[in-house]
Amino acid sequence: MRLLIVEDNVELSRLLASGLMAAGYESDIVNSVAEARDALRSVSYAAMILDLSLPDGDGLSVLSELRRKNDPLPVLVLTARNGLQDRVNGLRTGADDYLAKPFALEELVARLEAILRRPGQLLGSSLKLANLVYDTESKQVFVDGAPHVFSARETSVLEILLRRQGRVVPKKNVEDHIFGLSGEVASNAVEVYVSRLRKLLSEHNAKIVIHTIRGVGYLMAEEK
Amino acid sequence: MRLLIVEDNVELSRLLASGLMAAGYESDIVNSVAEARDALRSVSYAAMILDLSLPDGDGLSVLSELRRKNDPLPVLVLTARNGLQDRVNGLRTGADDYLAKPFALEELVARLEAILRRPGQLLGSSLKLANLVYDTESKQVFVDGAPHVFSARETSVLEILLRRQGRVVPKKNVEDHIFGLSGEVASNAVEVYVSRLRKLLSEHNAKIVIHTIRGVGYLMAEEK
DNA sequence: GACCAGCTTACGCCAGCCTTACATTGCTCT
DNA sequence: AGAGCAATGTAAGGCTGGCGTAAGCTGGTC
Repeated sequence: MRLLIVEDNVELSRLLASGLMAAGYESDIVNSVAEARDALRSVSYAAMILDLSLPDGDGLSVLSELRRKNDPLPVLVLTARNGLQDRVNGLRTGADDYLAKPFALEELVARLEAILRRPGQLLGSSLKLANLVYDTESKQVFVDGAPHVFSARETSVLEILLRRQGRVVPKKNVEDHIFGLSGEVASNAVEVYVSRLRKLLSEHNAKIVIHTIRGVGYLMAEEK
Repeated sequence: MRLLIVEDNVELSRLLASGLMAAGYESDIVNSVAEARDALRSVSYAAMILDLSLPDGDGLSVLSELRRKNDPLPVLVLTARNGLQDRVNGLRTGADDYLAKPFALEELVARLEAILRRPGQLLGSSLKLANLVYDTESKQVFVDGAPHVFSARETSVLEILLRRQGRVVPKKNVEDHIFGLSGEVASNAVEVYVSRLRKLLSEHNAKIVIHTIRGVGYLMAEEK
């Protein structure tokens, strides 16, 4: 699952990213309002962690822009301001939660996961399809109850296809989900991972097929 | 919108209910774990405000029961305990937010609305006709809820006719929509794709017909 | 019945996709 | 540190199915 961290303090953002990685999340870091806008336009994130004081403007403007577009992206606001009015403003603008600095990394992770667990269900309940169960917390795959561990990339592809099972997932979305902002990929990596995932699923007798929709993307469904 | 307040302090619960009514929400008040369970079983609420210390048990048990049943009901936990560990526990159990007493009514409303704001948007903008739904984002077609995948060209024709259902679409418009500006087509491609689309729609039992208007174009409508 | 617009089927071509192989990187265990 | 190993991204070659074209057919119109 990929997050966007908007924070101009380099030290803090690195700390966040590494803490979140330990908790099993990938993240992209940007340092300004402008970069945040770009990132949000090009990649689909599971959530955003947003600092309010940024060099080129107020983080809340990014948030209010999102909400004006009816984008339900979970947003956790991070700030030094901790007045009641600040908190109320943040939440009214559409923040899903509000955390004042300084904070414990543990609490940030807990609050983040609480956000992700809400309707929209990015986290929490496991995902199921046919005889396969994928636990979103431990990132473990079970086929007929037997546990398997796939590599990070394979899991990532499985997850996004599983979340949108029965629906077509554009190839570009898969690519963004796997690689985020970290340099565009100059190869057929997505195809390779889909291929590897197909092989894995079949080896483990999962009753699942990944259909290819030429020129569009992929569709995961139960094998009939 | 109706809320469930689970709180044994009568004074506080009344205060909450009146404050929420002022903000435009109806609410039911219950005082115990047992009553909460009954209420949840018989009524469908928009959200629950849950106090943890109740006369007959821990409010968290109500919450964990809900989540075990994959019920995504938004829950705002309310409590006097405010240790980091308490908050983390509450959020991990599946609370959407956690508010420590004492709190300002204004903040509770703001947090509640932050929780309620997210739409469970499963599909992008979609076009409908008879028993067919077309999702413009994933470019997927559903007939009686069953997903189908058409090729790029077929989808393209379907989309323009669907967007102007009930109206005649000049053949030239269809051609432009399919091929854009990229060089004119020196054949009867439009006719070919309309033909293929008709075949597909009928194969999938879509209750839709494409009428031909000689010398003009096509008209898509519900089959009577 | 002659004409004409549109319908349908067949077919070769090629972009897009699949798969395999391989070099590189980063991690683990000794 | 170094060996061993797994995972990752790239490249290359083969394959497939969607594509546009053309040709023969249908049915409505004058």
